[in-house]
Amino acid sequence: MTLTNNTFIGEYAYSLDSKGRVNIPAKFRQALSEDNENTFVIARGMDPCIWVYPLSQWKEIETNLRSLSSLSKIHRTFVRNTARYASPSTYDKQGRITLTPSLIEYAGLEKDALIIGMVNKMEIWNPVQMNKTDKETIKIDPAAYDELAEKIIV
Amino acid sequence: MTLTNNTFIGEYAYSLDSKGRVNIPAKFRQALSEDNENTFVIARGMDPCIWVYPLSQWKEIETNLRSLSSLSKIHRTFVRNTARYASPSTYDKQGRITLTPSLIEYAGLEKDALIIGMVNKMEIWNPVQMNKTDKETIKIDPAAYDELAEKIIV
DNA sequence: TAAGATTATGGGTAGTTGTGGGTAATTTCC
DNA sequence: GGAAATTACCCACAACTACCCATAATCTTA
Repeated sequence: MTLTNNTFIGEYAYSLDSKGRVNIPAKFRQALSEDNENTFVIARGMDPCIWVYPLSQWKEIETNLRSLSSLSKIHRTFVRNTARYASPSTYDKQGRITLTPSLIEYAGLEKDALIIGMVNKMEIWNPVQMNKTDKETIKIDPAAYDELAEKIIV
Repeated sequence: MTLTNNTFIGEYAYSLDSKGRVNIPAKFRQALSEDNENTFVIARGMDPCIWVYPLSQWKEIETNLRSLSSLSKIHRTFVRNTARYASPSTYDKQGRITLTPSLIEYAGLEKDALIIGMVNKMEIWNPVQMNKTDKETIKIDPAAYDELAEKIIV
């Protein structure tokens, strides 16, 4: 069962092979609209993980990046950091994309890869790192979190 | 007799089979509007149970999640925690949905499954856990109910 | 009350999915 | 320009999942 186009939810445990390939969950592939041409854009996440965007979603981000003025130092830095490590990747007949060594290193990926649906994109984590980050989450301000939950959850 | 569309009330005792399937009460299935395509989305409940949304309800949550920017740490943590354990599940010819191992473990489900109508969604509980939670609930501060009284008329 | 329809539960099977490795095409570098 | 390395494409197999059918219990209706 596929939900809305280009929408990803759920968590999947896959493995990274010796060639730097990871499977994209079948459900996520099926959710991709035609105009993505079986292609994702992989980039550095804000957390130590890889962000994987459908091509069409990435194009929107590019448009938004264009609107940022290079006069602002923060803007320049942000655009640079975002664009710098991004790379398109088309999945093969078996549904796998190839990650770049730079991103593999950034996310600290080894054998295991945890793929998490983030609605408009997905994240690829080293499960060990994900655990560590999960534990830090407890430190998040509960009041702010509850407020969000009240707004979002039906 | 079916009440309003996508509205669930009542309690049902079912069983979880060896393949991780549970029956959705016939009344609940009949209450589903056509646009749900016989599909629910299962997710982690706030209590130790599984939340089961009609697809259309879940789509509203997704829309809300899309409005959050991953630049904010608390926002992306919230999106991750919400989307991560969610999974669409279409019921089969016999009216059963398949639960994910992760959610079965989270709710501590074994053989018995208690399905509870929660108006806009339903909950699946291990009956033992439900009992335990019931007892804790008695301790709720009466003042909290007084506060509620201002929001809802029963 | 009896026959028929619906519902809850169990299990079998064919098609899909994830993973490993092989080979040809392309790129890089001396 | 040619060798080495890298990348893209292909095939094969094992595990799993979605779909199908079967049966017993329950409810509906004439």
